Amino acid sequence: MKDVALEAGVALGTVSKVINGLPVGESYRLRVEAAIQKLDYHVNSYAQGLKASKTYTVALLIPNTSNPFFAKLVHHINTSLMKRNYRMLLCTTDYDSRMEQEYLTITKQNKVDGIIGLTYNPELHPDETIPFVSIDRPMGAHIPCVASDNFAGGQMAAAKLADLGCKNVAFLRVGSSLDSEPNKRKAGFENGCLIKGLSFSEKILQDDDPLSEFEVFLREHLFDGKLEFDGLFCVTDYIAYEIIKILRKMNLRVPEDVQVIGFDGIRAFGDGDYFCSTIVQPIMDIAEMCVELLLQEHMSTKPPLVCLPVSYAYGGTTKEEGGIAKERK
Amino acid sequence: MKDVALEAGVALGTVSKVINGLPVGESYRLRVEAAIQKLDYHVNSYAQGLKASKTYTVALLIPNTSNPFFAKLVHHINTSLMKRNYRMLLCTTDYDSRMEQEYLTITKQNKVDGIIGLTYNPELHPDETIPFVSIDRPMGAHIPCVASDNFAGGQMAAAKLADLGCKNVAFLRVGSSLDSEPNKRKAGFENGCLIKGLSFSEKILQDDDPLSEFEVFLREHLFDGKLEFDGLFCVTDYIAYEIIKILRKMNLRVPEDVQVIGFDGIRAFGDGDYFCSTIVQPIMDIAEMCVELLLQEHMSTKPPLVCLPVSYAYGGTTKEEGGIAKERK
DNA sequence: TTGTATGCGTTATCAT
DNA sequence: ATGATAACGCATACAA
Repeated sequence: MKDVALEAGVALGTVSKVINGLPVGESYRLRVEAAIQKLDYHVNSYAQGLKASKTYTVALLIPNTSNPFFAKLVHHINTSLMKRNYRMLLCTTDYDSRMEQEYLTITKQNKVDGIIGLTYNPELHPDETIPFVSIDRPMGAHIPCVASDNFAGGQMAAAKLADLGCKNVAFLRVGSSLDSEPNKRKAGFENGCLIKGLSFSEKILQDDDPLSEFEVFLREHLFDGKLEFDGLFCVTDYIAYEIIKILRKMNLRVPEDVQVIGFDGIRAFGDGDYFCSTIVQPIMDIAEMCVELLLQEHMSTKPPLVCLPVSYAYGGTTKEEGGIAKERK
Repeated sequence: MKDVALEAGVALGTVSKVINGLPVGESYRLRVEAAIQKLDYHVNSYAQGLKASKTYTVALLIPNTSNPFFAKLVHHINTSLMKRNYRMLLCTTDYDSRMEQEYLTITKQNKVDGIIGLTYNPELHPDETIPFVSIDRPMGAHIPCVASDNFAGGQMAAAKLADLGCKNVAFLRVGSSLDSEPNKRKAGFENGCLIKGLSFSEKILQDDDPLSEFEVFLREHLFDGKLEFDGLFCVTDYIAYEIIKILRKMNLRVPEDVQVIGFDGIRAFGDGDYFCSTIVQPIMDIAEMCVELLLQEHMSTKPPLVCLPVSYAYGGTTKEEGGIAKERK
C-alpha cells in the first residue's frame, strides 16, 4: 500500500480511501487505481482483520463431508456465505467431542465472525461473545437452533403410509442418546399413526449396535414368510437403504409386501435418484437460514428454534398414488 | 496479551516467549500460564499472520461438495491439513471459471500459505509466488499435478473385462475438451484392449449432450434384443450408473448380458456399497500427496506429475472371478 | 534471562 | 479534500 502511494505520488490515507470507496478527488482516484493495477496490489485481509476485528470469515463445524447430507449442507452454506461476501473455514470433527472442542479454540484464535455448528458434544459451550448458530441440536437460550420440522416429517410419513394402504407399521432408528431435534421424528410418527389409526411398533438400536439387529427384529415379526408390518418408517435414508437390503434378503418385496419411507432426501451422486421414498429436508433453506441468522447481528430477537418445512418424495419404495409417480423435482 | 502481562506482572516479551515455548524462567512461566488460563487468553492469529506473513491456512478450490468424489476429497484433504495444524478455507467454484478466478483474488488478499485446486478454467494462471498444487489438471511447469494413474486404470478395466470373458467392449465417456489427466483413461483402455486382443468401440459425448445419446448409441448396436458389446467401460461411476439404468430399460441383464465397469470408486452414503464394479481412485492418498507437496517448501525438486495407483473393486456389475465376490475393503 | 522498542498493513482521527 | 500519525496484537532484535 505504501508502494502504491509512492507510485501514485499520494499519501497512504488517500490510497485507503480509494480502496474503501470514500470520496476522493477524481484525478487522485485515477492515479491510485492505475498504481494498484500496475503493482497488482491486494489488500491484506489479515491487517484489516487486525484493525477492524472483523474477518468476513465463518467457521462451519460438521462431522465430515463424506456423508451426503453433510456434503450438501456444506455446499449450500458455502454458497450462502459467498453471496454475502463471507468465506468459510471448514472444520470437520469426525463426531469427535475432543475435536469439536479443539476447533472452538481455533476459531477463537482465528477471530471468525461467527460459527455454524452441527455438533454432538453435549459439553460444548461456545463463547457467548461470538455468534453461534446450531443445526439440529438445541444448545441453550442464546443460541438459535435451525432444523427441519422433524415432527411434521414423522406425521407426514405416517399419513403417507396410511394413505397408501398400510395398516400395521413400525418405526426403526438407531438412537443417539443426545437431545436433538431429529428425535422428534419418532414423536411425529407416533402422533401421525394415532391420527390415522395405524397399529404402531418400534425398534430402537443403540449407537454401537450392529444394523443386523434390525434383521433379528424383523425376523421376529415374520410369520410364514409374511411380515407383520406392511409399512416401515426409518429415521434416515441410510437406515432405510440398509433395511431394504435386509428385506430383499428375507424374500420380501418392496414396495409390494412392505413399503419403506426414509428421512433426509439423499440422492445418488448428489443429484441423481433418491435411494428410497423419503421425507426430504430442505437443506438449502436450512443453510440459508443459518447464515441469515448468524450474520443478522441486529435481529431484534433471535428465535431459539427455527423449524423448516419438509416434503415427501417418491423414491420407488412406496406404492404410487393413483399410479402416477412423482418425478424428482 | 497486554492484560496477561499485567496480570502476571511481567513484560509483553515474556508472555510472547511463554506462548512460543521459548526458554523462560520457570516461575515466570507458571505465572504467565496461570494468567492465560485466568483471562482465557488466545493468541490472535490475524496479528500473527500479519507479523509473520504465515497463516497456517490453505485454500481448496473445488467445484462443489455435493459430488461424492469431491466430497471425499474435501474430507481427506481437511484431515491431512488438520494433522499438520493447518486450517482450510473452502472455495466452491461450481465449475465456474469466473468464480475460480475470483477465488484466486480472495486467496491473495487472505494470504493463504498455499492453494490446492481442482479447476477447469484453462485461463487460470495462479501467482508464482504462492505454492499451488493441482489435482487432475496439468497447469504448467512449476505447478505439481496430482492424479490417479488413469492410464493404468484404463488398462486394468480392459484386462478385467477380458479376464471375465468379454470379447467385444466399448468405452463410454462424456468429454471435457480440457486437457486433463482423466483423459488418459481412454488411452489406457485402448491399450489394454490391444494387449488382450479385445474388439474395441467408443462413444464420446460432448459436455452438453444429454445422456440419452448413450441410449441411442447402444440401440444402434442392438440386434435381436442382443447387444453387440458384452462389456462396457464408463469414464465415471456416475456414467456407469446411468448406463446400467439404460441397459435395464433395454431388457439387458447386468452382468449376465453386459458387464459394466466404472471409474472413481464412489460408494452409496459415502462408505456403503459401490454403485458398480469400478476402478477405485485412492482419494486419501491423493489428498495426502497434495498436502505433502504443498507444504514441503524445501522439497529439492517438485515433481511435475504424480500418479497414484488405482485398484479394482467388485460392485455387482461384473461377473465374479472364481465365484468369489471381493468384499469392499 | 528479562524488559523495551519497533514494525507488520490498515484504518481512523486529526490538523492542514 | 488531503496528508501525517496513532493504534490494532504480536514477534523480535536489542538493551539491560
